Amino acid sequence: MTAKTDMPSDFIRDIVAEDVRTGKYERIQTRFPPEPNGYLHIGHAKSICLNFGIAHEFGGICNVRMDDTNPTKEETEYVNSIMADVRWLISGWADKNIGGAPLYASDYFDRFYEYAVDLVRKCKAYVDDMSREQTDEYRRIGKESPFRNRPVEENLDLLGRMKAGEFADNTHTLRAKIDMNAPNVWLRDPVLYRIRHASHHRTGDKWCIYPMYDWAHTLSDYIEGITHSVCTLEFEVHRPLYDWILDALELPEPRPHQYEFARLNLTYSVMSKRKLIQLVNDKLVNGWDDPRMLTISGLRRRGMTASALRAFAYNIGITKYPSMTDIALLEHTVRNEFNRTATRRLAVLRPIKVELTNYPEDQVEELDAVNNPEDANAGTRKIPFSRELFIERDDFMETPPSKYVRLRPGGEVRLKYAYIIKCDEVIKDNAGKVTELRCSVDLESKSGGATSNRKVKGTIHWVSAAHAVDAEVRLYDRLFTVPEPDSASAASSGATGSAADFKSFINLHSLEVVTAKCEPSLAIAQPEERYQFERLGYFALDLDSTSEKQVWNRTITLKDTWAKEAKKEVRQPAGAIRQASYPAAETR
RNA sequence: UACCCCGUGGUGUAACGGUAACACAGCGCCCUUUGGAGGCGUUAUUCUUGGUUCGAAUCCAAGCGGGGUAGCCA
Repeated sequence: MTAKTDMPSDFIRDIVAEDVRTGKYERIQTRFPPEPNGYLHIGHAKSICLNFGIAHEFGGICNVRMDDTNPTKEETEYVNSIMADVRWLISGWADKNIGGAPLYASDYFDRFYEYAVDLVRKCKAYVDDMSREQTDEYRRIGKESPFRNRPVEENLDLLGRMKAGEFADNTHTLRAKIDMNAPNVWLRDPVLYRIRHASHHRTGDKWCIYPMYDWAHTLSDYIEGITHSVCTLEFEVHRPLYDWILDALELPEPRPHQYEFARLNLTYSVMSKRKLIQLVNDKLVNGWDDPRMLTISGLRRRGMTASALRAFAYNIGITKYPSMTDIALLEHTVRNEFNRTATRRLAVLRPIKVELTNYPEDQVEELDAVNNPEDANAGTRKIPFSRELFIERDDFMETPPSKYVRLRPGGEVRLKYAYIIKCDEVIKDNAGKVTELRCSVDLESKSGGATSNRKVKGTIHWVSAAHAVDAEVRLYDRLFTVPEPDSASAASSGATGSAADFKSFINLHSLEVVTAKCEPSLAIAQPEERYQFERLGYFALDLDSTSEKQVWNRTITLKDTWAKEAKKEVRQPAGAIRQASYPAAETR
């Protein structure tokens, strides 16, 4: 219900709306330009939702364009994953707004080169023979290259020979001729082309010179008729160069314009591609689509829906302030959607056996259970009830704290959709671990029964032992133990002198695997369905599931106010210093 | 260091010169056959100092703080 349904509004959409009002462009055209050198993450999702959102709201098109101008970094595998992620994210929302996809900057290499020749002819670019180091140094001190004033014909000749492969890597560059004393370093004769004798994932060995980002990106936008080129803040200082290129080439209007917004930062996570790839390569997670990763594929596998991700992107808004968003907002968005849509089922994660001593031995009852109390149309189902059950180990305590409302020795509890039971006997093994409970049933207390309205404090979930279906359940938790793994690592490495990095804050309990007891109707669950295991959380089938064995991922727990209460009780002893070990209970 | 951008409750955002609001998080109560959901209440905000104005979160200046850039990466 907190999901806003009105049109989003932010400073970029305001600009677009104004441009629409004044008729500046025939049609609004945006683009999402990933470099195919890694998987997309939730930060990209923010950008996708913005760019496709604008296209969708203003009747325009958003191109997905691979920014593949560096042959040494890019791979086709990434192109495929990127497209799969984009299509999944916009599916059922902006499917009609995607431009024939995917597009590739590399498809424009010929035109980029023609523009470069044109720029040279206009005396606005030159071939530089300086070394990398010299180029950097001269740029820092604002000194002009000795090759800056070569005649046009010589530049043309050298550029042609660069393209023909006459020179080795790093020996020559094509540079824009702008202003070596510009306060903005990106205007100090930036490099437009560099030599790379390397095979490109699409153009193969056709080229040995490759365009730099600014040249390729600006011209790609122009070629595609992009109107609003929206990127993140780090490109802000490139904007004057973006505009310079369009001006220098004297390209006719309408021209694209660049606007920048702040990238997404989330607590308890790292976002940069560089760090995500480390987690994968160091095997701290099981691949890019590990459900603990905030990659789009990881989130999808975990059970997140595209609509929830979109709602999240909407909720966080678009600004230029470099913010740190609380991961709780993401969690809230997911719970908010799933509470309304997820089908309820009973499952016991950590079973403990219960025998109902006064319940007939061979009797099986089929009890009615509602599929979704939030959705009157979801209907009901039957669940079997019998003498031997499983309940959650956490739902019994021998010596519970004061406010505990679940089962205790001599205490009563309601079995959801069934009877009130009383714990008469606790059976333990030699180690003192509770192995079984003997309980008596109030046989009149069933829904509709004589004492069905009897109030007991607690209601717990259960599964009939004889009918239970075993399934593997993967319980995920936050991947990091500290709110800001990046800053924390910086701080601690300074203090200890050791090279502690973000990886030292990995939550070692971020994955727990259990064998759960599930109610029988869960056996026919499908991968795209979302379930709430009552009182536990939201779960979705993992792609590791087989016809023999189901594997469930816990997408997110239910909110657990008892966990907070329990922690307060533990804190009671004054002065007890408990270095907050990662509070697993909080998210369990 | 230089240049650029940004500063609104704990967090994310809104207010577009005219009563500072919404969501998350927190806290309290009610309700509950999910300690879920829901309902009610509550805590808490315009970085500082000047200026312009009848009136400033909003415009201007300076300071302070934060972020970005200074690859032949994108």
